[in-house]
Amino acid sequence: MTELKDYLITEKLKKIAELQRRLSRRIVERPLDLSRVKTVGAVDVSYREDDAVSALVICTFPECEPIETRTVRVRVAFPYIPTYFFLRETMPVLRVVKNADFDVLLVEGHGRAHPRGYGLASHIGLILRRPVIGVAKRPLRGVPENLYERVGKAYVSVGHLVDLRSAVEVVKALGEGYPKPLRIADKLSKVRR
DNA sequence: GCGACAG
DNA sequence: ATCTTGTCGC
Repeated sequence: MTELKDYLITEKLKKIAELQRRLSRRIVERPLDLSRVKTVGAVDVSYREDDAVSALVICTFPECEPIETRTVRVRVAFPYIPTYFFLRETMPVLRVVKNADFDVLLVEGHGRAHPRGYGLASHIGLILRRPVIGVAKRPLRGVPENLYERVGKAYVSVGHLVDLRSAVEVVKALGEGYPKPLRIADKLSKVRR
């Protein structure tokens, strides 16, 4: 019985993997004019059982002074499966960034630095049609090294509407260790948990 | 059976 | 990510 279930899940994931490969071709990589970036948003999500608490922090750029924060609690429907992370966090992220204003968004997770070139950060960028940068604490196994760059303790990759060079410039401007806006969002999401 | 990978 | 005591290191 559980074998049938596992089989169906495997088949479904194959379809989703194909979707990721198809959508990855729509990702746009281009330089971002940093002189026109005035604000940067950062999202992170924490959990309490099946409730996700997503936090958004919007800071000035490059000073990184917080000018707005929000949190929202969302029921999550998917488990965490490596390389299918976007299934779990897309909804929480979209809910908290809805109607928010920022010039570029930092998402906790990979963008193109993914086996199929399409992680959470790319998915969010494609949906929002705004510049998004993927930032993760560790690289995913088997991903070509040219798809990401380490900046301090962060692994940066293209989400959408930005190229790797610009993405790296943005993250470098946000502090030494891990990008400050993401650290704030992480803390906030956990406090609201 | 082995190996193990965003959060 | 989250669960969790003490413990190693900057």
